[in-house]
Parts: sequence; structure tokens; C-alpha cells
Amino acid sequence: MNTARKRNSARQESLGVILHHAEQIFAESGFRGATMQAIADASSLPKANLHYYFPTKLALYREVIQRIFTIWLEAADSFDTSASPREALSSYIRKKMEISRTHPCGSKVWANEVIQGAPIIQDYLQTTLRAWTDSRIEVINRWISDGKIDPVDPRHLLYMLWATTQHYADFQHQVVTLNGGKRLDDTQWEVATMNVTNIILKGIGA
Amino acid sequence: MNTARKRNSARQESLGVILHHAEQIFAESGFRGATMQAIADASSLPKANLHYYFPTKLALYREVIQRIFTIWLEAADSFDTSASPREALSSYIRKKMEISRTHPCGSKVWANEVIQGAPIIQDYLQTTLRAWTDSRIEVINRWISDGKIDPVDPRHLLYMLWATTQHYADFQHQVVTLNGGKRLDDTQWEVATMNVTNIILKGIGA
DNA sequence: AGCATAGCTGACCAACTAGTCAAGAAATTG
DNA sequence: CAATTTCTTGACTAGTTGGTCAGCTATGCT
Repeated sequence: MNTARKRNSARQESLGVILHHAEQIFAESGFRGATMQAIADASSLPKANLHYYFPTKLALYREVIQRIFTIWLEAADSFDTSASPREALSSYIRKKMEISRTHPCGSKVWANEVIQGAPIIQDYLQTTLRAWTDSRIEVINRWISDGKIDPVDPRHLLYMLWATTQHYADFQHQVVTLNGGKRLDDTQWEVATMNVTNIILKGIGA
Repeated sequence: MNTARKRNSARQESLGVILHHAEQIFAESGFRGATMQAIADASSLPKANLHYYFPTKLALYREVIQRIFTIWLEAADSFDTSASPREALSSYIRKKMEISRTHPCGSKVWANEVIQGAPIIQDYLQTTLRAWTDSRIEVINRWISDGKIDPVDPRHLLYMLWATTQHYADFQHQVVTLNGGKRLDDTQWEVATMNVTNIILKGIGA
């Protein structure tokens, strides 16, 4: 049992290493631009070994996308648990900003995919994302009818939340360049988070 | 002279057709994913003809990027000409939303490029964009010291403007999917523009 | 130890793609 | 008309890339 677990964990280890580097390479080069050879090199594995774990490049890509989506959905819980709009949105923005900081590559892969018309993940958009969005729209509409926030269009508020937070991941390179080539430090991330939070909360009268 | 002009205009015609379709294909597939053959087919020209007008794929790509960047810079004039923050920002947001609607492919190509670390246009970022950004930051800072808007970080306000407006181009597919598969109509674009404008203006106390 | 299974890898191939080129068609000029 | 320049195009090449496969090694089991 101990030895069997050893082999199994070695498998998990390999899978993890491959997926981690695949995410980076796909973010850097897009689906087509990424080569299995590049992912193999980054993972310090021979290319044929990748094909042992993932039959095709597409299968590997799908797995990468799946992981990102899961992370985002988990961050979205704040919308339910918190009571007031201020709490709910502050918490959601903060979580999404943190994800932009810690998982920029995942966000980039997702952005790339959507920009290109979501050929691979269309089903996610139509099912899971759609359901999630609809349920949050209800929450926001309740805030409005309770007079807790201004009567804004919930859909566009959501887009604004996504756009502003993911910008720091997807356009990381631009942000860094305009920051004099230096990555944002702890303080700057906090400033960014507070700016986004304050402007949006005040903007909707929360 | 008349004939010479005729030939010259035929040249401009060809260049225009190629650039137009190249923009679409690059947006759909990224730099690497786009093939000269695909662009040729879309333009109804043999591939060798593309290489007559553009020596390399990279040269064609650069030209596409250049055009987008020019359009964006022109939209940015509102910042100077208008006096009050309300006017300046309303006008800028409206223009950027219009560009997102009329030139979504250009925006997507730019996004793709930046996501991948701007390997081709790094010089634009460091020179033109940087200079533009710095000058607008001054304008915003003046608004703040004049007490016309709240003391926000100008940089993050700019990022918010870019992110929210370009979202409707870059994530067009997602927006359309969440809109029941239908493209936004005139009214919906107006609603989107007003929502973005109102929330941001109120958010910064303009 | 001996057998079986999971994991690893170098060498290989078929398909694709950017770019070339030579030969011609069409327009322009003197 | 003839000469010249611009434009067009099918056919070709060199290089790259996803994916295969036969054989290898290491691990686990009895």
C-alpha cells in the first residue's frame, strides 16, 4: 500500500508539473503557438512523456482550462455568504484581484480562449457560467429593489467587475511596463484593490 | 497621371483588403495560429500575392497593430479638448465603446499581443503609450488638486477605463453568449455605455 | 527470484507552413 | 509598337510540429 501510494503520488507529481508549465506556455503563446516540445522542455521531460499522460495537445489544454474555471467559481462564493452589497462586492473584488496576482497565467489562457471565440470551452459558457451569472443577477436585483444600491444594469456591473480585476492579470505586461518595468509590490496591489473597490462601490451607491 | 492614379488606387485597394482580413484572422487565431494561407483565402488572393505586398507575416502583423494603435490614440484626444472631467471622460468612454463595437478585431489583436508579453510591440508600450499615459496622468492630477474629482490614483483610473471599455470587444464572445447568443443591439450598446459612464463618473465623484 | 505492469524515451513520420522563385499577365510610358 | 515596370500566380523548398511506436527501465506482486 505504501509503495502503491508512492507510484501513484509520482504520477500526481508528473501531472502537476506538466499542467503547471503547460499553463505558463499556453499563456505565453496561445494554444497554437505553444508547442509540446516547449512544454516538455519547461517540465524537464521528453516530449513523448507528455503524450503518455495526455494523449493530445488539446486534451492537455482542456485540462488546463478546467482548472482555472474551478478556481474562479470558488472565488465567487462571496456573493452568497456576505449580507450587504459592500461586504459581498469588496470580498469578491479582493478575491479576484488575488487570483489575478497569484494565477495570472490561468487568467491569460482563459482570455485567449474567449478572444478567439471560445472554440474549446463554449459548453462552459453556455451552461456553468450562464447559470452562475443568472443567479448573481438575481442577487443584485434584490439589492436594487431593497434600495441598497442604485438601479444599475446587473449584467454590466458584473462585466465591470470581471474586466477591472482580470485586467491586472491579462494586461500584466502593460501594467508592468507602465510601472517602469517593475512588478507591482504589495503596497501597489493594495492600492489597486482599494481603487477598484472604492470607485465601483461609490459608483453604484453602495 | 490618371492611369498612374488608377494603378495606385488598385494597390491601396489590395492593401486594404489584405489588412482587413488579416486583422480578423489574427484576432481569431493569434499571431502563430493565423496562417498566411488563411488570410489569403479570406482575401480571395493567392498566398504568393500576400508576400508581394508584405515580405513576411511579421511585417503584415506589425502593420495591423500599427493601425489599431493609431485609432486608439485618436480617440484619446477628448482628454485635452474637453474642459470638465465629466465631459472629458464621458466623451472618452463613448469613443472607446464605439471602437469596441466597430473594431472588435483590432482590440482583440492588441489584447492577444499584450497577453503574450508584447513581443512585437514592446517599443510602442515603452515610448508612445508611456508618454500618452504620463500626460493624461497629469491632467487627472490637476482635476484632483482642483477638487473636481476625488483623490483617486490616476493610473488605476486609466486601467479601469481601458479594461471596462475593451471588455466589450475582447470578451465579445462571452458577452454575446450571456446575451442569449445575440449580438448587442443599438439600445443595449447605449445601456452599456451609460452604465460604464455613470458608475465611473459617480465613483470618482466627478 | 521471476513475472507483470506502469512509466519513460529516442527515433521516426506525415502533415503543415512561411517564404521563394521563375515565368508570365497587365498596365504604363516614350 | 516596343520597352519597362508593376503585379500575379502555381509550384517548390526547407524547416517545424503533433503524434506514434518499439523497446527500455523501474516498480510492485507472489
